[in-house]
Amino acid sequence: MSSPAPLIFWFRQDLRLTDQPALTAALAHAQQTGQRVIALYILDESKGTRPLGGASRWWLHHSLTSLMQKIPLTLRKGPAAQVLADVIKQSNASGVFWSRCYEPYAIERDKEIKASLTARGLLAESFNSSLLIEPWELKTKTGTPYQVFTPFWKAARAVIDAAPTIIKPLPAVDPAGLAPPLASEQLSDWQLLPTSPDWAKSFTPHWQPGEDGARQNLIRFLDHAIHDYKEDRNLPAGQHTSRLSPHLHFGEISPRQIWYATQTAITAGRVQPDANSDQFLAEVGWREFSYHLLYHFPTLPHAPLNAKFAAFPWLDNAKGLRAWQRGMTGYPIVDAGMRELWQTGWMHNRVRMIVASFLVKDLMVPWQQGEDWFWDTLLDADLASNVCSWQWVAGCGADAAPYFRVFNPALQGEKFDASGAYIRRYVPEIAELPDKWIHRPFEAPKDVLQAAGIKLGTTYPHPLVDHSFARDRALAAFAEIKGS
DNA sequence: TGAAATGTTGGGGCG
DNA sequence: ACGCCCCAACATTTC
Repeated sequence: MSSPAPLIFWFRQDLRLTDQPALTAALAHAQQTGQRVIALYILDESKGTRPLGGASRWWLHHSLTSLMQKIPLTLRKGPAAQVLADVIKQSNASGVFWSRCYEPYAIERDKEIKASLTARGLLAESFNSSLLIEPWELKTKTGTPYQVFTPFWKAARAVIDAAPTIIKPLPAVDPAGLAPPLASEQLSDWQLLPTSPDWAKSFTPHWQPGEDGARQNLIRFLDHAIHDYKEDRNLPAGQHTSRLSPHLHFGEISPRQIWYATQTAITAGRVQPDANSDQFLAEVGWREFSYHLLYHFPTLPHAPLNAKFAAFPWLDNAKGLRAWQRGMTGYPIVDAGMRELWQTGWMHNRVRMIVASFLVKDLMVPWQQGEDWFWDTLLDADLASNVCSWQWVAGCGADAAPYFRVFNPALQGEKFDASGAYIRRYVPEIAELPDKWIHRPFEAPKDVLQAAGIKLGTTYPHPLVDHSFARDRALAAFAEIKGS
């Protein structure tokens, strides 16, 4: 007699076992019917998807490794629909459970998969695992999607505060209900890790991919940095942020867990319910807002939300783009940020705004090219957040920074890295400059440069462009499209 | 989740 | 003593 048909749980951007509604439901359903659950991860880089960036591949490798230490996991590579069909055939499975993704191509693919499974009489169930509120659940009074953060967040908080149970995380699943893996591909065969050169070696001390690392970052943040978060989150030199972004992207932790842990710390008196905790929750809110926007405006990854920007006179500036990517623009705060990104797979958010403003406004490079670079190099590369943030900086997005709001890199550096500690860490060739000149070596007197062992144009680049000139140029370009 | 230009005010130097 | 000017310091406007 054959054993009952198993269910398949399809892991995607939800690589965790706690607060896992889809897996919890699959296991509960299986238990009732005497089934077991096959845990499956599919590496789907087929046409139509956006292939993972290099940094994301590194993270995925380690996150899957961490998950496989806890549960049996079957690995397969290929177009998801085809892989699922194969696995269903092999295992005689009676259904598939998964957590929703919201990238336009994922929505389209998953819809087809669901329809096809259902048509064949199989169970196909999807769940919300990664958002506090589904993108279609919030609408303005006139029934349109929100395009401004503040009212969006006000409405979202009202929903959350009125129904505290929606942020109550589920307990960890019991892996006993999981089936042994089917014939699985080897993770090492996927070659997710870089070799020759191993440019990810320097990532290791900064990150612990997987559910345990995510929890540790959250606990550490709630114990320390949250107390002065509102102001200190702007300082890139210290550890003033949660560093949860890659964990969130891969679903190693859910926003519900973050929210609940914060509320619990407040109730216990370990955290004050003040502007600092509100600011932290609002940052979670920006992620929700990005998903809301991406869902309702699926062209966002390619096209400016503000149609006027279609006519913006971007420059074909390959040389500038390359210097920016390598952290060789001659503006210390920009170069420090780009090198932090390269070395650690992450960049402080204040600095992300500065480098993005520099690329888009000072160099007039199309924001899509910056978005591409971030997609490839960020461990937390996330379509919704990345695209919305780039459009925000470029001035063409929702609730965007006005185009004429141009960051002055030297002033931003002086304001948020007054002691130059961040610059000296990532741009060591100018470390000997005194604080007064560390953010503007191009204005330092000759003898100061010499004493610091700097020869501009040799040991550190001249500025790629003069900021004051670039600012005027950007404003003129903006004026061109303003009336269009 | 700006910066620069322009306007206003008031203290102090100085004839 | 008074008016004039300079210029921080701060506020407002503009991009």
